[in-house]
Amino acid sequence: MGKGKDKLMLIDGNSIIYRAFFALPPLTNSNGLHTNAVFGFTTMLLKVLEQEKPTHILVAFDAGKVTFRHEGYAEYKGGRQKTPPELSEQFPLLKEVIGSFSISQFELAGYEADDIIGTLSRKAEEEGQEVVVVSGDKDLLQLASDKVTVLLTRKGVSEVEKYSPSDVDEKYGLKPLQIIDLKGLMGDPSDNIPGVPGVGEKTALKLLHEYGTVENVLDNIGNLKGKLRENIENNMENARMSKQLATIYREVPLDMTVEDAAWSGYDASTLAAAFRKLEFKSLLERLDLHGADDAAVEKVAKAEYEMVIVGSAADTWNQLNDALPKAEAVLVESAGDNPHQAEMIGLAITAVDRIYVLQPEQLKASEAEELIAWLAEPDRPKTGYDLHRVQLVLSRSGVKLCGQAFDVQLAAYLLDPTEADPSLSSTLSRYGLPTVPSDEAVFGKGAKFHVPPLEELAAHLAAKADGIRRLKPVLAEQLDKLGMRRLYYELEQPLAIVLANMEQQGIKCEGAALQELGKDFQRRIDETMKEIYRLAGMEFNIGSPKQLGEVLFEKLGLPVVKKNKTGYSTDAEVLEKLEPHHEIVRQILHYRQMTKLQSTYIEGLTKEIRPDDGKIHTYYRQTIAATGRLASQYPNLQNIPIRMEEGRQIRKAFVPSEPGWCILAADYSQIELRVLAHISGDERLKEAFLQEMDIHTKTAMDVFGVPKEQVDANMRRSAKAVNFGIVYGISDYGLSQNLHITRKEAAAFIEQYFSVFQGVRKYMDSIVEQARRDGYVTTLLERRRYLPDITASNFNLRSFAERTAMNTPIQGTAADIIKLAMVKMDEALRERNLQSRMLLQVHDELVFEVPEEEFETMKVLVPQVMESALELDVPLKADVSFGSNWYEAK
DNA sequence: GAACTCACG
DNA sequence: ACGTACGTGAGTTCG
Repeated sequence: MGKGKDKLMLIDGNSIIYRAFFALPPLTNSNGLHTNAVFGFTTMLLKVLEQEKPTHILVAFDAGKVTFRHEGYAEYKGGRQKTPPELSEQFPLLKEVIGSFSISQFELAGYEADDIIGTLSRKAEEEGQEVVVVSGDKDLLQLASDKVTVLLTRKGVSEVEKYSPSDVDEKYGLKPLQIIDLKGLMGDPSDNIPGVPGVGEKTALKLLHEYGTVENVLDNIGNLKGKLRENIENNMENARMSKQLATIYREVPLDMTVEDAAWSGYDASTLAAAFRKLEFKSLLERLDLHGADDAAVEKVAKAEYEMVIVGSAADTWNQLNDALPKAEAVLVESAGDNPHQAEMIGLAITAVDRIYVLQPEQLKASEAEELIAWLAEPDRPKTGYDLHRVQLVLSRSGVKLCGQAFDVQLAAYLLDPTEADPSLSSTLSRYGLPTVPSDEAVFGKGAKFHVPPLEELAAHLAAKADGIRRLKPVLAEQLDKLGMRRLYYELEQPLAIVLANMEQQGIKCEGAALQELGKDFQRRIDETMKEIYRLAGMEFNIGSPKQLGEVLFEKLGLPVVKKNKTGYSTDAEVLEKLEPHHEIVRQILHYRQMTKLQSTYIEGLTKEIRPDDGKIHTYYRQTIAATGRLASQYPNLQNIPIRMEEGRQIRKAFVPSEPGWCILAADYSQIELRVLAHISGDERLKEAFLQEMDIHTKTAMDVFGVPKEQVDANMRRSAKAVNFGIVYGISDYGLSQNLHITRKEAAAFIEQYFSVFQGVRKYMDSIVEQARRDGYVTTLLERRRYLPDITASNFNLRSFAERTAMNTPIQGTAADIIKLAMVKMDEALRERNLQSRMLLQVHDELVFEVPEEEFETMKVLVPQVMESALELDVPLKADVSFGSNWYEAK
């Protein structure tokens, strides 16, 4: 080292491989060797190499079982689960891969990777060199300084977050060294560091913001009170020791220097051999593009295509038109979140080794005729990214899109519906393909959004189109491999087109009806507001939870039921408990209800009525929900009020768009419990549906062991709550909250339920076990959701994952079924040449507008299609109703 | 932009 | 011992 631009990267090998192991689904090569952790580590490594471009690099590992920390505390890291063999066997592989990168690695008996990193970073820092530390463990934040940056992995290992001292301050309000004190107070169950019982992160931070260090907390123990003081007093020694255990030792006797970690890049052929051995195909492909130039680690893919800006030279239109028969990927870039409004920025079309880029105005040119015909031709298959959106954006320029054959966004969603960053740029890097700059980097975001000059814009669009083209075979192969071929090609891809058509059709909404209702709401808001001010004896902002809390709990002295991060909680659950104490509470509940209706629905929906057609055009997001459900945006038409009569009135504004037509609504009856009956195979539950019984009454009869006549309203209500709980992934705590009973009573209910519905219990146990074994759960149609937290040591994370394992196959299969019904319904309407239109989906309900002469047909057809969408061991049931508006269709 | 609250299935 | 029911979108307040 010595030159100013040198940069030392220190990687916490154990921490990263451990994280990678648990974050990635099990992965084996053809020899049955587990490789997921090595794969995760390697992708992370490639990412940080590219991002940071270090000149020196070293991976540190823990060595041996006993370290100097055990001298003072024999239980250190005790009670920790043994490293799973599937992970142990990957350590030698990883070390080989690191060797193939020509990267130094180091371990020293008696010390942990942390300590080696701490020592080397100190040495480098003393020489004034820049250091980057990479780990998954936030303890390492204690090393942050003006020379040392810490990169912590997020979301498994696929992303890293940079921490300078000011970032540490921003996140925790602490100086880097105080991270040690934090751990001293909190402890760390995974390392068996005790800390102080009852003190979690929040309490620890509060104490440290006040007192700064563990020692100072202990010195000022007199200022504390209650249980907290008692806990700390009884654990003073634990706190001191825990702090010591968490302190990284920065004076390890190393016989190596920073210069020994010098790195000048890897040899591509050596690395390729290692990847080939491990069968890292996607990484191999990425590597090949780096070519023979072994110094250039991060070189972006050498363009393998020629970019043609259409219109830039005389014959470019001819070139494009001649290339159309071989065109493959189409990219349409647009600005704005709402695709019904987004402005087109540009287009790119790939054809063999050329990529044609066009500006939106050029679609109006006479030469564009062939391109427009190609876009509209169903027999010309197109690959794209978010073709649903592309279809909407193009259609607003009068251009029709057909032949949607493959959508990389949709495919990537099916492969991992929980991926946080679905952008093309991120998807490319996830699948080990040459990356493209992020849209944010090119366009900026928020107020800084701008369209760059043509050359730059065209280069970006071409790169993205190229990325789409490269992703297609990779994703298509994955879909095949994971058994999602049919789910993709027969359900999701056709559905995307159905959705776009529904959205373009829109639903008519009477602005005048909303305004009338709004006047009524406003009157009641004004009255209630006055009454609240009178009862409070002052005027304040009722909409501010902070001010409301002060009035209720300080001025009026009502009992505090629940607190949240920022102070008193004032949510509906709290207010309902406070209702008997003061008249003001009822008024506040009413005020909340009315203002919600006024702002979200009256005002919100009014803004979304398009003046040209008097309709609302929502946008269904097909790639958002982790379970496979749709989500509705701009506006959300899946949460229009129905439970309370006042809000339900809103539905009167939703009317047919043609005179003499009516609204038809059809909803699945108890679809989730029917799905549960099917997948669990529980005989009692199946029987209940075969007998067409009221399911909650039937549950009450079975759980309470009484005949039908003896089931009272209360018993039915309890049974209903238990049924909900079952679908959500039951916990005694959740049920007790819902029914306002004790946890014990809730647990007894659940036990009673399971003793009757033994098949359901078996299913719940086996699905959780399956999730642990495979790392994911699936729906009937093989939709998949990974649950990395299912093996977490953190109770909360693990419990959440377990409930999710129980719920996702149920909610997801229900989503599969209604999606199937939608695709079939669309076909049925076409086949029969019906004029009726499918307008909305609300998870278990479909809404249509129907001309009078089709009433009778639709009344039969809709439930028939819905009920036969998928054959289960129990019948599916759909109820239909008609009305002159959505309110009447009930 | 995060936190809180609340509308729906 | 831990402290949440599952899945969403959107409006308001406030730092």
